[in-house]
Amino acid sequence: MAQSLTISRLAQSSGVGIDTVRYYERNGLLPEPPRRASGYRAYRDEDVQRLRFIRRAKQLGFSLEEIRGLLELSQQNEQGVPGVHATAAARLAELDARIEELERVRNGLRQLVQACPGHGTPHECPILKALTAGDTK
Amino acid sequence: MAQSLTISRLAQSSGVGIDTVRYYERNGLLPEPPRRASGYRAYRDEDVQRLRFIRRAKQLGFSLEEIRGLLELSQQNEQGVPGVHATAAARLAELDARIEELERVRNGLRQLVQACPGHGTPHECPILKALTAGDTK
DNA sequence: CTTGACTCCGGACCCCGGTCCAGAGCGCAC
DNA sequence: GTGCGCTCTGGACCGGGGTCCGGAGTCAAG
Repeated sequence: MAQSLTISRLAQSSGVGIDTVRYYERNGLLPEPPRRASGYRAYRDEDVQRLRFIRRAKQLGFSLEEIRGLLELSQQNEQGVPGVHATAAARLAELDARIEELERVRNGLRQLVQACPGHGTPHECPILKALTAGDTK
Repeated sequence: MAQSLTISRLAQSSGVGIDTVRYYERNGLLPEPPRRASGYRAYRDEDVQRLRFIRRAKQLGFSLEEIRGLLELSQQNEQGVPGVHATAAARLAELDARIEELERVRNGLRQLVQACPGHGTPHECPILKALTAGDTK
């Protein structure tokens, strides 16, 4: 049944904004849809699928650039799968690195917060002392 | 005796760019320095300290906004320390939340990467299957 | 046939933390 | 005194991922 959707219905059923749909189109994540006589974009159900794909990939931390790649790869049979795996593995590695980095920072900060009693003079505050320390560079 | 530094010497000895120094000034992180007759900014050693403070705070993940607050607090004796502690604790909490979020994402992605053999048809690829799944919203 | 909701388009604007630019004016060594 | 390099200023631009705007055209219910 659903033969063609307006942009607002597409946006609504895939959980993004209208402007975002057009933005994705401009950026090659969504193909240019056929138009009605009026110029209105006419979408089909597979476009909903595609937008959901994008949404899920974003949740997994892929950039729009990467997602564009994944979408292309997903349409090349067999040839595409190794690329998908590689993209995901690369993203995973970045994520690991990012988490490790944040953990280092967090641990440093936690030390300071725990060491600081929350009162007293600035000179006794371990947080300020750490920020004011003399060396570096 | 270092009496006054040009902006490039300040930038150099504190490890940031010249444009960044002016940017910080515009944004209230660095006080407006006195000027020579020529209009050149004349910095003192304490400005180097202040820039280093900013640099270290950035490394701990504070935003420039937060750093501005920390700098102000660090100059209010006693009254300031509770605020510093609170700012740091808030930052720590955000960091914890951010790390937890990234770990969730990473674990999900890792499952998928491990489950995908890296070859075969798109329909068998767990990564693509996860992205294409039917529900949501 | 009118009215209100929808759509079209190009372009501006948002956040953040800078970075770069042009044109004009200094500072200093030779 | 000349030349090179430094500094001044306001403003434009970067990236990422959108979001918003205004004016004009369209669709459909009543």
